[in-house]
Amino acid sequence: MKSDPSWDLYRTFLAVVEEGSLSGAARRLDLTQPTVARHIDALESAVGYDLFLRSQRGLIATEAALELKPYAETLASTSAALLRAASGYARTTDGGSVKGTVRITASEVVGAEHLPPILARLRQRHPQLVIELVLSNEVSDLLRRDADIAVRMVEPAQDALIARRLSGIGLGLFAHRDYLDRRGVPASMTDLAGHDLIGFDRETPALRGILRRFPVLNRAAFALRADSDLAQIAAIRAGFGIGGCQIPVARRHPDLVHVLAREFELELGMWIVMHEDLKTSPRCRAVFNALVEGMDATMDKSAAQTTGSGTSTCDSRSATIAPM
Amino acid sequence: MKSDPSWDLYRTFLAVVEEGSLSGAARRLDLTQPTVARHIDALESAVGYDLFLRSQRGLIATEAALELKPYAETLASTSAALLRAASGYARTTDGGSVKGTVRITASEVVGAEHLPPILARLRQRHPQLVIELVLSNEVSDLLRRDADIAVRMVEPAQDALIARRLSGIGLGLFAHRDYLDRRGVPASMTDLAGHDLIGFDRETPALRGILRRFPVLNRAAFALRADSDLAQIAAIRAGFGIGGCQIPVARRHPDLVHVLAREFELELGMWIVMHEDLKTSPRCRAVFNALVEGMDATMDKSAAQTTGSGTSTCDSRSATIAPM
DNA sequence: GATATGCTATACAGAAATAGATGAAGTCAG
DNA sequence: CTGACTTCATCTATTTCTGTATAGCATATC
Repeated sequence: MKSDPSWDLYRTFLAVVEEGSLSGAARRLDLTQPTVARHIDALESAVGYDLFLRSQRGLIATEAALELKPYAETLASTSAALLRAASGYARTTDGGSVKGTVRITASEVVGAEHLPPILARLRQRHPQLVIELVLSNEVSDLLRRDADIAVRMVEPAQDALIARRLSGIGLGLFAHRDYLDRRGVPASMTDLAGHDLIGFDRETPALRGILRRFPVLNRAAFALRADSDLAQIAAIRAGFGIGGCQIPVARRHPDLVHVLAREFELELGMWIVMHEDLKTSPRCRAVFNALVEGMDATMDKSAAQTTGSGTSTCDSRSATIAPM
Repeated sequence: MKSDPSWDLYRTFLAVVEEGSLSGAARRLDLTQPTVARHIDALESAVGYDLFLRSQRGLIATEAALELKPYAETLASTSAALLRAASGYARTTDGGSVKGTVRITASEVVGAEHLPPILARLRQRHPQLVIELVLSNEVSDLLRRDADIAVRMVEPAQDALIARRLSGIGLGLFAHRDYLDRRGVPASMTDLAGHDLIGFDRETPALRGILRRFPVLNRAAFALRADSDLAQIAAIRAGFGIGGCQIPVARRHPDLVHVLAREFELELGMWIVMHEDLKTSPRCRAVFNALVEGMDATMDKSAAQTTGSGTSTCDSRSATIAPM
């Protein structure tokens, strides 16, 4: 029985596909260019055909190579996750059991506005805990171990995930006081047509639902289009115009005014999600619980400020994880 | 930046955990025992602590090592899947595009009774196609690439899977003619209490539903308990007693008699499931379509024999895959 | 109690992979 | 057109890793 190719070849392969050259891959992997070339040669002879078209400008992946790329990506995610998991067991000097690395993914707004104080407190309590924070509005794949824990605005559909629903987060339209002084306060949704609107660039499935409820907010009406929610908020604060913003976030900026509060009302769900396998991991449990409590407190506080309702619904799809 | 450990270490690690010794892992991986020992040493120094307790009888994994094992398993599944995917692009001499390896998982009965003729025809049409068939009643993880295509009796709940529902398959109680001559034919479900029943050993979630509908068939009532469906069928054919069997399968054995056909009636759903990413792969599409058509034909034929109804419901949760 | 068999750990020679240096060829800016 | 830069391919010296052989130890068997 001929043995399989070395798994390291896959790592090199992925780097070459992504970098587009042997030299670039060598730099990334801290290898030399001839070594990378040998790895690719070995992989090609193992599969029996060419994976790249060589040129002087680099290597371009063939169709076959692109087909294999997702597998190599999974391998990379998984081995990174393995190392994170391993980091939780390092022998310790103080006896604290929450240590190692946890990778969290969240939306830009959540990661930039809500998480930092929560993570700061968490870190103070567990000085050996290392946090990796990935901000992206794309839903990353927990099953592929792209991250350990996710804070999401959509309900997770996959099995094998532990999800905990938090109280929803309100979305409203806001503008800077200066802008409204200058341009007037809109009295109805139709008034928005005469205003400078801040909105999205690329349409996502989540946005499509909002668009259906509020047709005024279509892409053509926007005076500023940005896919970065943080850029949108910054534009609102700069007095560019009227845009959507999470209510608790806007509340922190006293110059922002909530417009059409009754006419435009949306509540986004929020879930903390974790792979089921990780519930036995002390550090993941600690982070999970900290996120649940921290986000809940954030929501409650802002709910009390805005609507006066301090109740927090908190369902869990599977067994509750006892706080440590 | 210190570079990550070699991915090959993870492969060796998994082999050592599963084999329980350096020597055993070396045999499996076609390496030598000192090499395996060096790999483990390297991995342990990379993570910073011990992963195994050495003894004269072998190595036993620590708690930390067991935590890392699932990641290593995913790595192994994924790299095996990568190689299967790569096998589909081997340069060919005849120009046929359906070639390479496809891994199918199915239940014992389906794999042993229904699939072989379908696969035989498929192989005749595509001589360069290699089939790996894994028979197991446990639902293997398509997302983890344990297999490319699955024939299942439960509806897949996960996203990112293409599923196609086939007409259900009937389940009935059967016994050998000789047994019934000897012991009489039961006239009602309660009569079963006086018979030699063939049933399951370990209770699974799927069985629990059946048990709720037919409390007579509880575990204590069984004279023969076997988790292998094939063993159960063999026992029925040997005249041991009365047991459950898929109707189309029982129909092939003229000596088997359908008992309590009206009183005991069950229909199992059947799905052909594939990872969405594979729908662009010619060989996976070909196998998927062959399974859908083949199983549909099998069901229709038997349905015509048993109930006279030849209609086949065929829904697809996502876009239909055009036959090639 | 002696023997056989499994395991790990260690020492050393050889094989294999790697790094380094160089050459050739294409690309881009001036 | 020319020069600077980047790319891949090739050759050689060296480091690294692997395999072989051996020793030590515990357990099971007769």
